[in-house]
Amino acid sequence: MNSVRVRFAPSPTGHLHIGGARTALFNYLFAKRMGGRFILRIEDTDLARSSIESERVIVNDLKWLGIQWDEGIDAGGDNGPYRSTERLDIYKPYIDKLIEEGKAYYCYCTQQELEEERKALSEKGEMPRYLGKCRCLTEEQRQELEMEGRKPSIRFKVPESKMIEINDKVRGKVEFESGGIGDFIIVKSDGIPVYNFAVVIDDALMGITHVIRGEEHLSNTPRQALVYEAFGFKVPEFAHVSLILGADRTKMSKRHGSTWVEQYRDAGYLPEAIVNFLALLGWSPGEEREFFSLQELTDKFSLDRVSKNPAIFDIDKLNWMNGQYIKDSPVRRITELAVPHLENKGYLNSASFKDLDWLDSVVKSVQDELSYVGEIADKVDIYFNDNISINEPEAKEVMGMEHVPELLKVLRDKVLSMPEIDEDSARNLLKEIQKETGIKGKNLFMPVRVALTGQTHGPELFEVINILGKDRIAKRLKQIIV
RNA sequence: GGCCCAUUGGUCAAGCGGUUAAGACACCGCCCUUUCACGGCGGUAACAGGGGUUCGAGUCCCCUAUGGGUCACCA
Repeated sequence: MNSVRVRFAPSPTGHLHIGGARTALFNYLFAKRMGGRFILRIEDTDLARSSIESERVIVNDLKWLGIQWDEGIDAGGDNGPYRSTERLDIYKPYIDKLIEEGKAYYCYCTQQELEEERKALSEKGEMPRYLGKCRCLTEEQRQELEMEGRKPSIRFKVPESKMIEINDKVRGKVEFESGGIGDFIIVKSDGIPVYNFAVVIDDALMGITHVIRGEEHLSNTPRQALVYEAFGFKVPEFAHVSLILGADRTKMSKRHGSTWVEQYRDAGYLPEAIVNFLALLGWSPGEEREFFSLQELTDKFSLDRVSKNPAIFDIDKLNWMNGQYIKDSPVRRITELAVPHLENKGYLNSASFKDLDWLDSVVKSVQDELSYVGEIADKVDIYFNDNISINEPEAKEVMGMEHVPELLKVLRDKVLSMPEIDEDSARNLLKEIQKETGIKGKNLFMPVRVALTGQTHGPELFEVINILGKDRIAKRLKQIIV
């Protein structure tokens, strides 16, 4: 019987961070690889910052990425509820037990007192930590403080000088000395357990066998290990994955640009590309291939190929990879993704716009050069604006060449004499002009390109001509020939 | 500052005691192309430093340096 059970347990306090997405992905891949179950649990014990909207966003983003969970929010299961705040009754007896056994105690210190304590310590040059003021309160003292109206929090009594050993699947053996850990809070004064406590109860009760999470949790692990031990729970395997860093080598955050999955989706990145890219950030397949579908990743994933060192998020590589996926996509998919960007730019109104086939040809003409769909807005303006203005110096230079006026006149006359123009007839047309005028190569194509688009760069000329059609070409030429 | 983690080219990374130290992105060059791209080929570029262990060290150990994480009634 295979009983691997892993979970992704985000707190619904914002968007799904790119690092969170990778953590979720690794959990998912590991579960699938081992034939286990992947659980989505919501860690919403921070009442002030948690929101249901945020939970919805996270759920959506995970679905968009194709990361499916077997149990949890939205999916149900036998180990629910899957939201911490709905598990308060479950935590209760465990908290009572710790108090009864003297492994935890009530603390009446106020925020202010704690702050002063920390401040005093650091002024003396000592490490700020809780000194255990309320550790040995008598029943009388407690009652006195209660009378003052103080609401207690509950602290875990950390044993003195004890070595805590964590065997981490990616980091190996990591040791901590309990002396470096102050008595930490397990239940806030509002009665809600704190993450470090709730996560242990949840993981233990849900039968989680492997905890795969970001490295920022590594230094929390000894606290959790203590809680596991206090209850005699079986400690799961841990795997702490190194962080994803911004270009300045600090933890990726807002100031590094786009850090949320949502932002990448909105910009027009494809989920397969994000998944593929993220999988390769901190994990390597051990072969030279680097394009993998989600399914292929689940066949290959293993924790021992997860790297220990942090990885810098390289947007250039993502762009390249996403571009590859775009290139391999059916045009219609890219067209559909492009519509909002084109609308945004004012190029079309999807309510009234009907000619999807034409739009497909527009998209197709630039599809290969896109890194992400959002880029399309700047690449297709040549199709939407008939008022050509020639601004770039190179373009002006092209138009200044001696043979250009004559060339454009010939072109115009021939276009006007044609019933319609498509790619093939455009090709023939240019061939004909070359034969008649002797102008060829760059001297021929560039002026035509600039006259029609105002640019020296752009999609394949014949495609441009085909997409524009006879009338608009004539209109543009008329404008440019004075 | 204490504790913890990490350190192979600009970036992602392979390498798990003996290699000319892979590959990819980016960059540069060439080719293909009657234009623009795509594409193909090639090039520049790395084991943080110092001590050990060993016949032999990018690979094992120690120290230093650098970077990062964490020290909340946040997760």
